[in-house]
Amino acid sequence: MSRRTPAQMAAETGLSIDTLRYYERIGLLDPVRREPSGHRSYGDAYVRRVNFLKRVRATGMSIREMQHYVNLFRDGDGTITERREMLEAHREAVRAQINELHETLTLLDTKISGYKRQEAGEGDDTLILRDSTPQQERKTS
Amino acid sequence: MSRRTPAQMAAETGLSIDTLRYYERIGLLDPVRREPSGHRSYGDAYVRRVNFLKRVRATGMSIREMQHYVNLFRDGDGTITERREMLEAHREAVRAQINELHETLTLLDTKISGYKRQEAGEGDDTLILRDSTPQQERKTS
DNA sequence: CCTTGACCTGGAGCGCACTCCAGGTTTTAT
DNA sequence: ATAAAACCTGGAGTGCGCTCCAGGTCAAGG
Repeated sequence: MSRRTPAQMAAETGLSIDTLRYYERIGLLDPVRREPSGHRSYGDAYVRRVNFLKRVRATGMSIREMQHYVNLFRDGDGTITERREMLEAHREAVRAQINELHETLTLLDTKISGYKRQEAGEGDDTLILRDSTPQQERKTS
Repeated sequence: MSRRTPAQMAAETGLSIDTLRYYERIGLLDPVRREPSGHRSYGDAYVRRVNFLKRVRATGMSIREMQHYVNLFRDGDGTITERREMLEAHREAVRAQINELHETLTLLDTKISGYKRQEAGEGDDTLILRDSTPQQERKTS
């Protein structure tokens, strides 16, 4: 498929029609080609651009940074170095996020198995007089 | 250090004083102990709690979900299963994020090396007669 | 035709997660 | 004793990234 209506574009990219229009308004997408009626018609390049934007957005790049990048893009080959540097900076940010996520993963694993142990050990506790099991400190969240 | 002023707490946890107060207001932190003056005094348990909150927050859990979790916590042992399920759900979300980030990482690598090739290939297009001596790196031991 | 639904524009509104402010009290330093 | 710094409260304000709305045009089906 080469040309798409707004609804088709939305379905294909996962962005809402409103968001597509919003991205165009703020310059993340170039002005979209129109039918004689004035209705938008999106070409393949727009799908690729949107997919790229979605990726960097989903990994924490702000709209403002994306605008900067897209502006560099529009300014042509003289900006290639700066673009590369931007992507390298973002790559570092992504790596940092991955590290943070991995650490959180092990934290979650620890807590989950802690809870599992508690669930296993407490099959019959209502009304049981439990002798001096040392009171766990609360708030060990 | 066992008790901290708001400023110390902020320094230690990396959250601003305002955010700490905000977290208390919305119930993410229990009412903090006060000095006779009315000034807050944070104990160690608060540091641990804040560190936990920071982690899950930084990995995409919303304030509302954190409130839910903390409420379960306050409601005691009967909520352990639900808490475990929440953490398991979050763990899945974290795994999904890691996957997304890895994919983005390879995308960025691809684009970056594309740019590098372009930068290398275009050493002589703007009227510059540059003789291409590759820059030798000097080792300073 | 006529209805229904997709689309158009400019601008307002929203939820989130803080962040700041005014106006006051308490603590600390000189 | 006094000035400055730290803290208090309730509430307003902010920036982000959309999302929705009113009021209108355009197009496809019966």
